[in-house]
Order: sequence, then structure tokens, then C-alpha cells
Amino acid sequence: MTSARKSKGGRSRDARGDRGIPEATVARLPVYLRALTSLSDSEVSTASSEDLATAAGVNSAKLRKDLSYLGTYGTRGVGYDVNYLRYQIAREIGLTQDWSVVIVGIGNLGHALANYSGFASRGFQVAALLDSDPARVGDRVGDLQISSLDDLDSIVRDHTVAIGVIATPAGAAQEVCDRLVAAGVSSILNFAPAVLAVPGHVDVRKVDLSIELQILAYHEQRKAQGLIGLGELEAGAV
Amino acid sequence: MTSARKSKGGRSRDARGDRGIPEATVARLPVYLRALTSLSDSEVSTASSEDLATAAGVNSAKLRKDLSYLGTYGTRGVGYDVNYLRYQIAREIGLTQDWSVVIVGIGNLGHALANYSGFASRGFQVAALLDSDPARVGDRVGDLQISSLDDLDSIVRDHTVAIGVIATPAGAAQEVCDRLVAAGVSSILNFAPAVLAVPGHVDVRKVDLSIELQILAYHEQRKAQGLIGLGELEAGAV
DNA sequence: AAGAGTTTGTGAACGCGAGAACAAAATCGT
DNA sequence: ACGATTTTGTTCTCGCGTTCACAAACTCTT
Repeated sequence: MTSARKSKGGRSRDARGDRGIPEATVARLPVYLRALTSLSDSEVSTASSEDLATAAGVNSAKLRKDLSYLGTYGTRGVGYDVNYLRYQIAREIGLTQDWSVVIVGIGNLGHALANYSGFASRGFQVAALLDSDPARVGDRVGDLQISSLDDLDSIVRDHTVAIGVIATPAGAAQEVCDRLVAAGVSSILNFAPAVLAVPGHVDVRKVDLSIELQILAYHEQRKAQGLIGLGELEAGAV
Repeated sequence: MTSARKSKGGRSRDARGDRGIPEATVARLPVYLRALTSLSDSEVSTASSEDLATAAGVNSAKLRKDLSYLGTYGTRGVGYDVNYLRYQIAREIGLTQDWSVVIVGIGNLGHALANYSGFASRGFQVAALLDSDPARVGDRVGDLQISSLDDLDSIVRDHTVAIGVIATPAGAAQEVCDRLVAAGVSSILNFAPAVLAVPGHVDVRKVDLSIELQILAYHEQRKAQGLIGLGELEAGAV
């Protein structure tokens, strides 16, 4: 049995204070942040990894390892100072500064996003709402007015927008994406059910509502099948 | 034949389902399905794994491996029959039957979800919209009327609802979740920024809009830091 | 002050997923 | 009919992420 531990000579490790945090950990930091905020609101000043893990819905060992990538912010025998850790995580994610975002496509979903309070409370300022439909331009949503897509360049420049949200129909997504990238946006959150092609320096995250339902449906179907007949009926030939 | 069962002992948590498809694959099947539908609409009748992979935005080897979990539906030297494969994936996910879902919490987001056409087009019927606010009950949204949360039990029973969508504020999420589970719902799609506790037989998927933005912000910050100064300024003591 | 009790930080084992590479199976051309 | 070509299905290897388990570090009690 060849022990796979032999590949040690690389530069991949943290030999040089590499601030690289694993993707999986980055995705959980906002969850920890929320748990800490909740504890802080309850006037809890110190929490153990076990407490935090419970509040965040994860395993405590995983939480400790995640936090260890940020630095040594806990105290053995005691736990973590809630407010201190909260600040450290916020700083690591980049929430100690404000971010301007634009939302493109002000249909049903765009409306909901524009009114979503969870953005502002975490330092995300909606700089503008954009739509290509002239009939919508000028409408008020919340305390913003819908702008024309043609104003994208100047808006991005004036507000230093780094993040764009796409909430258009699938057919328009790629073109909107291209225009966002051309205007200087380098992170995109895509709600349109389409695969986006972007240059290498641009990050894209995708949220697809119907895909989530389909994944649930798959598991639901399996549960139901298990009840009917335990034997897996061979579905080889059709 | 290729007995896909090579579970080699070990402590497998659920030794039952041998037709178990890896989670990562399940999450991609809806993407393939969409790509196939798109090709079908373009009257393409046959596609190679390379074509499909491009349309779905993945690597072709990964796509082939994913499809191999479903069965042997391709033809070597030729490719895949678009419509046949589409049907097989739809069947595997469980989209050959209709699913009834309820949406709880008809605020901004609930509204958008209720009007989202992507659900109906994939076999998800919105059976009811529910809200605990008496002021909202009775309002029309699309071609449905908002019902009281108190009607949950009868609605779930009458429509055989297996999937519930939570679009309430965080504070109400756990209670709504408990009531959904008590009514018989066994899959939950949670948009509320809260960690839900559920019995083991219930599946929960979480979509958190602000977390997605925070992940983007982290990467955006790293890009920016790289530009300013390569040296990371030590932030050890405070 | 020293031992008992907590809780963190991390090394090591393990399982899963991604991607490269290749053998098997089908079509096509002569 | 048969070799050349295409493309699938699968094997193999590697790296990442999760989890266990434990030494190190801190507090508390006597």
C-alpha cells in the first residue's frame, strides 16, 4: 500500500504565510458570522467551539479547523470572545468596508432583491437598478429609480461597483454579463438559469431556484421508492 | 455486467440504496437537463459528451462519468440521443411526475417565487401560498390566493405536498419549519437566513442570498489586496 | 503553587470528487 | 470485409475536505 503522504515537497502548503483559505471554509465563514451576531445580540460574550458549532449547524471540529485558517483567536480552556471573533471574521471576508452592487433585470426577482434588507445590513449597498426595458426605466423601487442599461458604464465608474447581480431571463444573461464585465465588474451573482462565459479574472456564483427544487425532488423520489419496494428493480433494458 | 456495487464493507451509513448517485452528480443533473432541453429546442438530435459538456459548462470527462451512474445511454462513436437522454435524466430526478409545493411567507421574495415561471415549467406546481399575517391572507398573487398558515395541514393532505419553501424572516423560520414537518412535508427549501433543526428523515436545502455576496466579497477583497501591496500586513495583535 | 479540569489547535487517516488516460464499441470509407 | 476513426464508459491517480484524537495551553480549586 503506497502511502499517499509522500507528496510533500511541493510549495502548496502554507510554507509562506499563505493567506489562502480553502473554498469550503470561505463558504462557511458567513454562517459563523451570523451565529456570532446572534450570540452577540443575546449578550453572550464568550462561546466555546461547541456552542458556536451548534449555533451554526456544523461539527465543532470542523469549526475549529476553519477558524484556525484565520489565525489563533481562541483561548484554550475558555473559548472565543464573541465580539472579537466576529470582527476578525468580518475583516477576513471584507465586510469592514462597504461594497456597491448593481442589480440588472428588475422583474419579480429583481424587485425582491432590491428590497431585501439582508444586503444593506451586511455592508452591501445597492448602487443602482438597471433594466433594458424602456417601459421600466424610471420606475421607483424602494428608494431607487430604475436606470437604463446604457448608463451601466458611468454608474460602475462613479460608484466603484465591483459586484453585479443578474436577475434577467436566461436569454439576456450572457449579454448583460458581457456588458457588466466590460464596465469593470469582476464578481457576478447570477440568478438566471444560464451558463455564463467570463474571462478568467471574473468570479461567478450561480443561484438557481429550480435546480434546488429538482435536487430535493430526486431525494424525495428515492424516499418514496424505498417505501414501495425494497428490491431495486433492474432498469437496465428499456 | 458492470455491477456498480463495489461497496467494500466499511461502515456505510445507509447500506440500502445501491442506485445511490453521488451528491455532486445529482446536483449537476438538472444542469445537464437544461442543456439538453436547449439543444432539443434547437432541433439537435444527437450530441457528443463534448458538445453537452460545453453547453453545461463542465468538463466532458466529468459529464461522461456522471451519466454513467444513470446507465449506459450513449452510443460509442456517435454520442447521445438528445431526447432519449433528456427523458432518462428527467425520470431519474423524478420530473416525470408532478410535485406539489407550498410557499410559506409571502413577502418580497415569496411573491417573486410565487410568480417564478421556472417552477411550473419543470413540473413543480405551487399548491398554495401561506402567510401568518392575517392582513395578507386573501390577497391574490398570480392566480392563487394567500391562505392562512392554519390551513397548512389540510392543504398538505389534500394536495399531497412533499416539498415546502420557506421565505419568511429568520425569526419565524424554525416554527414554520416545525409546522411543515408536522404536516408531513419531508423536503424543505429554506430561503430564511437561519439554521433549521429537522428530524433525520427530512431534507433541507438552504439558499442564502447574502452569503453568496459575502463569498464574492471575500474573493474581490483578495484581488484588490494583491494589487495594493504584495506583503500582507501583519494583523496579529490588536 | 500544583494538580484537576476545560477547551483549543492541529497532525493523521479516510472518503469523495475531479481529471487524465485508455480500452471497448460503434460507424465510415474503400 | 476490414482497417481507420470517433466517442463512450471506466480505471487510476491525485488533491481536497471531513473527522477523529490528542498534546498544548489556559483557568480554577484547594
